[in-house]
Amino acid sequence: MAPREHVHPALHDVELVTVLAALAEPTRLRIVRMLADMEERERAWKDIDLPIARSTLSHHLKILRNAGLVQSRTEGTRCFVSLRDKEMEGRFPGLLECVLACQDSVDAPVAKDGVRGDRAAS
Amino acid sequence: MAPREHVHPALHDVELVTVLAALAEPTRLRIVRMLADMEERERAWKDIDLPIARSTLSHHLKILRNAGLVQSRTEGTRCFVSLRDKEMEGRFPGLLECVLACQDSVDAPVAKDGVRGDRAAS
DNA sequence: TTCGATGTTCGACGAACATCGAAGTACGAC
DNA sequence: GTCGTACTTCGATGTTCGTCGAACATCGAA
Repeated sequence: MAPREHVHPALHDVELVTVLAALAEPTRLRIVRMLADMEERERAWKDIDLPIARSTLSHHLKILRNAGLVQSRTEGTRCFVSLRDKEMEGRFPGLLECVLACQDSVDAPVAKDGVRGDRAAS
Repeated sequence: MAPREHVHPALHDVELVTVLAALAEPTRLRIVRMLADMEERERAWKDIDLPIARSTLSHHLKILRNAGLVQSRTEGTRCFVSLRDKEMEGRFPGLLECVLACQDSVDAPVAKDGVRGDRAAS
């Protein structure tokens, strides 16, 4: 089904646990990182190249969409995916930002300390 | 089995996905919040009062421990749980802080169940 | 030593999840 | 119209997860 238009939740309806669960899966986290690491901030569905079936990709994107993390724009039969980072920043300040900043593995070079100082929750 | 001593992972061995998965469960997130909302930063196992079986609580604490989020100290047959927030800040800067800061939104005031808002566009 | 209290581990269960291929639907092109 | 492309949904399958009660291990006290 080439979707007419996807449904995107209002961010204030999205719960924190939903977002965390969406991010807590390697493939999905990879998709989010991929979307964040682009200048264009928009990626053609077709060009999302991962070693999974297309139906599986569709499934993961739906979960990310329901978590408010990504949005899909339809153009003809194609669709383009992008991060809702600005809105996420409004709803869960700092969350996406620091998840993306976190180097996932031991081999990663240590980021300069004091990266985060912008938010005061103390 | 009252454990002699618990095993805690070195934080640089902990992956981001593990932490997110640990936090992506209501009960566990509640435990983490509970631990964060204390002055003493340490809670007696016995005093963790949740509507779940003790074996389930033990299970959740193990997951939180493996994710590097909490640590358990043994004193005789009792044990005390506390957050590893300082270390987490070093490993995943800002993460725990902003997860704790995030209001889980609509359900914040009263926890009377039944309020499931799927609808958007309020 | 025996007993009681405290947590942990062990099955076991149903629910939820990740995955796939196949079928379906919408659109553009011909 | 028919055909092909693009994505989604369906159905099936195997795995992981949250939950419980029961059994177990460890310690302090009687």
